[in-house]
Amino acid sequence: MRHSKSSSSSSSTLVCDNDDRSSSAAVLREMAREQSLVTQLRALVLPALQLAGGERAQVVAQMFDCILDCSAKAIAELKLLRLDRSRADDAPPPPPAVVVVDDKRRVRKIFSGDGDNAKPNRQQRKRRRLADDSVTLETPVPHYDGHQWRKYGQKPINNATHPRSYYKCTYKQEQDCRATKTVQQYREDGGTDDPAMYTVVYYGQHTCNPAGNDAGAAVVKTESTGGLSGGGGADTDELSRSDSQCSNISVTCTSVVVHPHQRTPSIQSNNCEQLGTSSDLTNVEVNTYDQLYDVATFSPFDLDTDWAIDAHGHGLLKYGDW
DNA sequence: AAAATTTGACCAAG
DNA sequence: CTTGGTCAAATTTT
Repeated sequence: MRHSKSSSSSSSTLVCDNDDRSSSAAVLREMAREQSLVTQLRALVLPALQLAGGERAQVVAQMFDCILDCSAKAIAELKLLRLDRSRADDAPPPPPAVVVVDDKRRVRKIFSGDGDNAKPNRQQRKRRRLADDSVTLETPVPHYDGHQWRKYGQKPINNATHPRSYYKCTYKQEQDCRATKTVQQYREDGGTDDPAMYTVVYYGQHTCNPAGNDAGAAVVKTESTGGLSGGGGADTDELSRSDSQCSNISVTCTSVVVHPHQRTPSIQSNNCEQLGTSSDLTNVEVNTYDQLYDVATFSPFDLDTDWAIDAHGHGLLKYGDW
């Protein structure tokens, strides 16, 4: 292999795997397309099954969820692999981190390096947000994603009319599940044709197994949509019966656009064609049918509400073009 | 009483 | 200094 660019720079890491990168980008695109198609199929098939009645709809819904969950995980793994690879190209691996709890100030500090002169590591504290892949979706129903979340913060955001709410997985403590998400309303409720819309960003993969907890799977707490600060809100406990191998109704890919948010800071534009391949990924679309997908997911137990949403004209929303 | 949310403070990144 | 992410005490809800 050779440098594809003969420049004054002698960074040998750039030789790397342009081929690998572009082929994995292609794989990602195909998988994203597959997800989109499955989602579309689901939105078509489930309503018909539900109208026909019978338990088959539930089984089919679970199977769809499993398929979508599998491909979502595969996509996430692939993206992580790509991310790891680009990191390995840029920087030596960091020394192992040590988490220390400062009891006095009740602040958790993350230290790195070898014991003696260990200092709080600035970069590590926000590393997850900046570097991890995230999945961004836009949906009128930000809370129906099949996972249980606990709100841990809310912040007003610059130039935004609505605050951003921060959630972590309910099972973070028990099962060390690192998944978090943020929810922020970006559009006012303009009536039935124009529902309030939210941007939901998921960080990290769920490693929890809600079925292992007595609460059962997939109970989602909602907030009142009039504002993100509402206390309480309606539960959707009925959703929690799902005992297949895919015990959690994993529909986190409710919709729209994946923004990998992966930053490879040291790869600048002068760093050859890699930019082309990596930017391929920054707008991989995954699921483009958010509202219908949401409706289909939850309609088995709440037909009135969900079909009302559908009847109000939320058809298939397509973002971008394939 | 337990669980969940709110809220202000702390801290890292830019 | 400003902004946004996280923590945990205080408060509210269940």
